[in-house]
Amino acid sequence: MMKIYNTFTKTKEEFRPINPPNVTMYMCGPTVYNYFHIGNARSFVMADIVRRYLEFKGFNVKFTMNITDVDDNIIKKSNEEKKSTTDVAGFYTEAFFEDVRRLKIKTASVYPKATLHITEMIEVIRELEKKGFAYNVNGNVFYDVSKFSNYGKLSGKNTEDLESGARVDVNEEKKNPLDFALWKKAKEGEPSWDSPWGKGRPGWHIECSAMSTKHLGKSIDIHAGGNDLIFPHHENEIAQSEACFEQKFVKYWLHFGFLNMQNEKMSKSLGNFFTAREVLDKYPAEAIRLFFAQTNYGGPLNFSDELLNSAQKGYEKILNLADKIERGIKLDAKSGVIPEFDVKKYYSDFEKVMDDDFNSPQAVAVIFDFIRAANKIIAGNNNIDSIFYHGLKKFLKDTAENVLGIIHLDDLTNALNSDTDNNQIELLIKKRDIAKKEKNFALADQIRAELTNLGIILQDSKTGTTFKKINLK
RNA sequence: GGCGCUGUACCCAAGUGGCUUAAGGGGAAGGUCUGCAAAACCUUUAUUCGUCGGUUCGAAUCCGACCGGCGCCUCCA
Repeated sequence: MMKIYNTFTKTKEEFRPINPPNVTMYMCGPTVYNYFHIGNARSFVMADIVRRYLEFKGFNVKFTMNITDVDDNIIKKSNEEKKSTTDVAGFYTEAFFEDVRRLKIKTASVYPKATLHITEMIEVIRELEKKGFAYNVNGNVFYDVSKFSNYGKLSGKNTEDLESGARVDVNEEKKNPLDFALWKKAKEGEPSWDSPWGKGRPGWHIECSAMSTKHLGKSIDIHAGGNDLIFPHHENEIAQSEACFEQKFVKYWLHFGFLNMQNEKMSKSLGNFFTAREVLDKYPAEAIRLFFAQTNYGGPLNFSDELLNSAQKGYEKILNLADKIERGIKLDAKSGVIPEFDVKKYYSDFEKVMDDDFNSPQAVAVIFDFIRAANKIIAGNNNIDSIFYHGLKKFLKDTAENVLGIIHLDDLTNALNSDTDNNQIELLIKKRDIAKKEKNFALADQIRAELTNLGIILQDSKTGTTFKKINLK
């Protein structure tokens, strides 16, 4: 039985999708006015792990991530850079896809763009207006929060408290300070579209209601995003969708904790962030993903080089085993010994912990338990049959690679097999072996040092010398 | 002010009533192997879970108070 923590009910619930084996999942994506930062990356990666685990469980997941390509920040940026909003959005959309690819996040089923769904948004707003949930003031259309009785249920707020909060914007046109914009009247020089209320552009929240419905249906299984979207964004989405379509919008709400810098939320407005691409230039994606996966998705997580380095060491530990597995397979020893090894147990442990609200830290622990056990067997046996290595590889592929994305075995295979300089390395190793036999250790060490400088680490063992490459990306 | 999260070893972190006198990663120390390394393997590194009380046969886990850190209530993953 799979359990999932639902922000709406604040409890872990059994996961039962509306239409099994299909699962509909919507994740709030980027507003494309800048490169996304490593804190955003945490949410994207953890959503990716959730999606991949659902697929591991045999669900057919339709995963949608929106791209907000019209909003205040994009307009601001386009003015600053003296470019069109289309150019700004286009540029950062491409950058987004590039970073997602580098983070080895699986491509979504659809990436709907706000500007391509204006018609759908207008339809939802018209319906809301017809039903009395929206009002038009001089071309600005607002949602009337007082008409929606469940307002505040997701975020645990009540309208009285919110109204008494001093920080809500005072806007003369709104009936109530909590009301939010569905449609914004066009200002000079801003991108705009024709609508029943005149030229304008959509408010922020309406795109998710419209696009989620269009691509996934009126009721969806999972809606995910960062903690900071609970209020007001997701609250407003519920108000819009449920008022418009008169059915439950989302069955399970999933929210991700923040990535902190020295215990402070990393955010664009505070300026205390690193872009995902900066971090990807320093660490392999697998190490970054391992760093994220080692903590529960819902809580806070501090970011620092020290912590990333420690994750990278962990990743290298996985690589070391993977490397041995590749070599074992390459040797292809038939009719060698087949050691006792209960791979099934690791599968069931992995599944058990991931079933419990995607407990990736424990899943990682299972992987490392597996690694220790496998290493022990490899160290203790000569002439192991290649069938054993194939079993190990399959497990790592199914769990560490396909679900967590903390290793990519094919990259390793390719590096091992297709690199043209491998022959030269082998030649140097032979030279060094001869030097060692002649007790010419000075020469042997010199050869090793040269290779080390090239990122090639030699490993002597009873069966001969092997090498591995570091900084494999 | 309202709502919510959080405090576990040197660092990160899981565990939320008995299976745990606390997983996993990093770090550190000793050992096996080795010409020396590296990797791997073995051993050690929290009788203790912010503090003080309480409930219970039994608590890191439940309750209360207190202390500390953070977030949301305004754009933000």
